[in-house]
Order: sequence, then structure tokens, then C-alpha cells
Amino acid sequence: MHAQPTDPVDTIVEQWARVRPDLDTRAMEVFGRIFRLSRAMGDRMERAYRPYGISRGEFDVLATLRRSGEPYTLSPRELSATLMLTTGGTTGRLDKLERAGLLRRSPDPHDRRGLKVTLTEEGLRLIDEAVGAGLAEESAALTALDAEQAGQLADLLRKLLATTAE
Amino acid sequence: MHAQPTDPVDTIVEQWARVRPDLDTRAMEVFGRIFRLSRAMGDRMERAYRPYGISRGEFDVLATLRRSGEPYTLSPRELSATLMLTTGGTTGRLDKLERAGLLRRSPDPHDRRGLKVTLTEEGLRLIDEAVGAGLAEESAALTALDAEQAGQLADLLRKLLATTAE
DNA sequence: AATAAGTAGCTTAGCGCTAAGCTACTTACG
DNA sequence: CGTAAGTAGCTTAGCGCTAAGCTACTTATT
Repeated sequence: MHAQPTDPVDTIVEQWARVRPDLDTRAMEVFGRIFRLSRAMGDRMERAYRPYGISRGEFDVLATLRRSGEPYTLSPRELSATLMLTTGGTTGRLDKLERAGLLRRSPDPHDRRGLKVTLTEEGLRLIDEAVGAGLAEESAALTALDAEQAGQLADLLRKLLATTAE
Repeated sequence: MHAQPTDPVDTIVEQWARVRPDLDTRAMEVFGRIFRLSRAMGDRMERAYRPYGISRGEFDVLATLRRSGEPYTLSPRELSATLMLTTGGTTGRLDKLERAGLLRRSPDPHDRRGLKVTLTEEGLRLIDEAVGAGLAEESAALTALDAEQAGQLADLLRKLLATTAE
């Protein structure tokens, strides 16, 4: 056993142990930390993307289009599904990104109900820079662990996510 | 090496490898999963608290008061700090919980600027049930891992959180 | 060919948060 | 003792999301 540094979740667990010693708080040791890390890193990512004039949500739209490969085109429906967003939320993000000139909407030639959303040259250039900045931020945070620990952590999280997130 | 199940983050990492093989996506294997787990479990917790008529944010208020021990009293300021919330956000949560009869606000006898927020009997009863339901939900999700893995995961997350979340 | 059912994307109302600014009060200082 | 600076909690405007409902169009059924 190594000495562990103390974190805010340890404090909360101790408080519960004092007032409700009957509770089994082991699951909180995992999920309490996941919630806090998600929030803290979310804030850091928001800051990392700010120089590019986009929010984290907008980054996700551009990144999804970029990852899909040439011609960097998806339908709003596909974007809604991938981004786990309602159609209303998707409309809002697309509006903002289209106004900024980072993507454009055009009619789907095969289905007159639908649209195609395509990255512009400027959108492609911007996302290719921003994705590097985002990964740099995440990599910096991960230096808290050595390579083996990071790999272990990724594996444990994969197992948990695969089972949990239906 | 064991065969790993595939999860959505693996798919995203593969997509990036195809279109941008120069990127080092190892940090994404950790944080991408943390973001997704946080969202998925957050939704599950929201559902777990719904039978008690409270949201996750409102649960956090009641739980913070409960953990503080008798007489279950804190100032709005202390709650804002613990919950990482602006005073405006705190005011809103307290309004709703006070209307529901789960806590009450009273003047601070030592500082006429301030208030004391105290759990009512009903609030105490409710949070003592709800905290059990919440932990049950988290424990159920965690059965994806055996006890040793869960402990390992908690330790790795502690180390990451202690360094990352300033 | 007519019609019912399904689907795509947009609009609107409502919710919970933040940022900024307010009043009321307290503390520190000359 | 008087004034400046600080602090507590609330209010308001604005933001991004969801849920629900809309129109336009497509697909399946007869």
C-alpha cells in the first residue's frame, strides 16, 4: 500500500462515514471523481477552444465532420445522433457555425426533406488546428500518470463505459 | 494482452487515425471516456432521484447539509462554494427546496447580511432515503468491475483529480 | 392512385445555469 | 468616529439545452 494524496472526494467520503457509517460509499470513490474530472476538464477544454472562437459543443460538430473524412459532409440527423443532441440543439449549433462561415448547409439531392452539412475550407483549417490544441490540453493533464497507469486507466474506463452506457 | 470489448471511444480513435494519423490520441482514450461516463451516469442519477421529486443539483444541496452533521445548517455562501455554483444558481436551488418544505432559511444571528439554511425534518428524511437510492444506482453500474479493479480505478482517478483539478 | 404512417429539420416555451450589477450590512483604517 | 473597502444574498439578462409541436416531404399499404 502506498500513501495516497487526499482529494475532495476523500473528504466527502469521510464526512459520510461520520454521519452515516452504514452507507457503502465505494462506488462514490469512482463516480464522484468521474463527475468532478469531467467538469474540471470540460472547463479546461472550453478555455482551450476559446482562441479559435468556438465552444466545446461547436468543436464537437466540426470534429465529427472532420473525422467522417472527405467530403466532410453529414446530415443534421446524423450529427444529432452522434452528438446525442435533440434536433433543436443541433439546429442552434449549425446556425452559429454557418454564420461563422465554418460550415454550410445545402439541400440533399436524394431527399428533399433533408440537408447536407459540409465543412468549409475555413472550417477544415480551424478544426485541424483546434483538435491539436485540445489534445495538447488533455495530454498535459494526463502527465499526472505514467504511460502504464494511463493505459490501465483507459482499459478500466472502457470496461465500465461498455457496460454502463447502454 | 486480453481481448477488450470495443466502445464508442475506440471507434472515434480509429476514425481519427484514418484521417489524421499524425495525432496522438492516447489522452482521448481517458478523457473521452470520462466525459461519456459522466454524462451517462448523470442521466441515471437524475432518474434515480426523480421518485423523490428532486433533481441532481437539488440532491447535492440536501446531501451537503446532511453531511455537515447536526444541526444540518450552512450559509448560502458555504453552499455556493461547496457546490461550485454562483450565488444566483444557489438562490434558485434554495428557492425550490424551500418551497418544497425540505429546508428553511433563517437570519444569521451573528451577521445581519447573512442567512442560515437548515434541513427540515422532512428534508432530513428525504435525503436519508435518496442517498441510499443514489448509491445503489452507482454500485449497480460499478458491478462491471470486480472489487480489485474498482479500487485500482478509484486510485488512478484520485491521482488524476488531485493533479488536474487545481 | 390514394392515403396513412413515418421522417427531416425548424420553431417555440421553459429550465437551470452564469455574469454582472444591485442593496444591505460589516470590517478595517486614518 | 467616519469613510472606504469588502462581503452576503438577490435580481436580471442572456445562453444553450430539452420537449413538444409544426410543416414539408417520403415510404408503405391498399
